Amino acid sequence: MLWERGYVGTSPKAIQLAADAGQGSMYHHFSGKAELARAAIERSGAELRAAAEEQFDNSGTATERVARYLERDREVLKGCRMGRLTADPDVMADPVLRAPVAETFDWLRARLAEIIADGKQAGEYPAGLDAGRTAATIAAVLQGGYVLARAADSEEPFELAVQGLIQLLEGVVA
Amino acid sequence: MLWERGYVGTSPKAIQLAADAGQGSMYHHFSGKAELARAAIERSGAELRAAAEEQFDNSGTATERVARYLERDREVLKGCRMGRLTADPDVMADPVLRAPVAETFDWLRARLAEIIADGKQAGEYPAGLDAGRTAATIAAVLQGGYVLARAADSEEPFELAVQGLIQLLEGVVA
DNA sequence: GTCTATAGTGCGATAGAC
DNA sequence: GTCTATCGCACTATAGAC
Repeated sequence: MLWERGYVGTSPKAIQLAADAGQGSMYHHFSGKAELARAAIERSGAELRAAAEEQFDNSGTATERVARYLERDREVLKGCRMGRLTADPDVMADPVLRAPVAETFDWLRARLAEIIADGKQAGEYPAGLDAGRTAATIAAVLQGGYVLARAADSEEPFELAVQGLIQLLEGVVA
Repeated sequence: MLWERGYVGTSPKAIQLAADAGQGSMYHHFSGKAELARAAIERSGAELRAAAEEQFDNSGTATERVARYLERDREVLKGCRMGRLTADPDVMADPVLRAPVAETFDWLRARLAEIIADGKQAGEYPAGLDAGRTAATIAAVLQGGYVLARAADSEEPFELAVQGLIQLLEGVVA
């Protein structure tokens, strides 16, 4: 529900209905809306890391590994569960809610940087290519692709952006 | 206010306070919240195009023109006025509100594609580089850069992503 | 064209019985 | 642990006087 409607747009009442739980029941287990969101965000973060790690296995070239991650089946038009939260001022204002979002993206960029470094070591990319910068670019293309796709109400811009990035990565082959 | 709090998070009442206008006064000129948002979104779209066009002048190489656009002064941590709206389900669900968002990004991608095509013609990029794909990648890096920066509460990931993209564009020089 | 008053709804949370 | 009742508030909009 956070994914579709965001923090502001999701009410505890709606959560109770969806979970078929009573008012008192929910407030017995969670102190309130923020606590509910914290649990959901942390769980989403863990799931996203696990899903990414599946595509990051060591088979193939670095570009292939990145492409496999970017091109895996995604519900593009629904946007990114984590990225979406950065638009929510109430989430960004609360350190407890923002922390798992920050950590997820930090982890992703670090993981992508490792893959780029692998590619450099294998001679796939020139030694001058900055792994940290390139990793940030890859993560940004993914997040931005979601934004463009939602704006257009079409998956096409997402796919174009991903293909364009892959073409650039292939083009810098040492 | 749409920029900071989004559509759901912005109340007509708050707009009246900020504009120092009365309740009746506002409803006399605008039919309601959606109409108010439509006016604001369309104006933002026009402003963003004008601002982009300033950096898109013909001086320099294609990469320089793209870099000038990406590196211009931006309030990175506030996010993109247009991109932010794609996270708002009420905006995306209303064709009247979504249309100016879609048009702004369509225009941007088309304009960037022209610049890439110029670069190909000038021999700056290989003939095989797809202008439409590359344009989508550039727009995505910009939007995704905002997302990463807000998640980290730091402009650094935005700058890394932009620099990484520029490095890739320089790397594919024909 | 602008004002004040008010409607009707849903929000997030608490109280206290069972 | 779960229930129902209720609180106080903000939301979006309308009504009707001036």
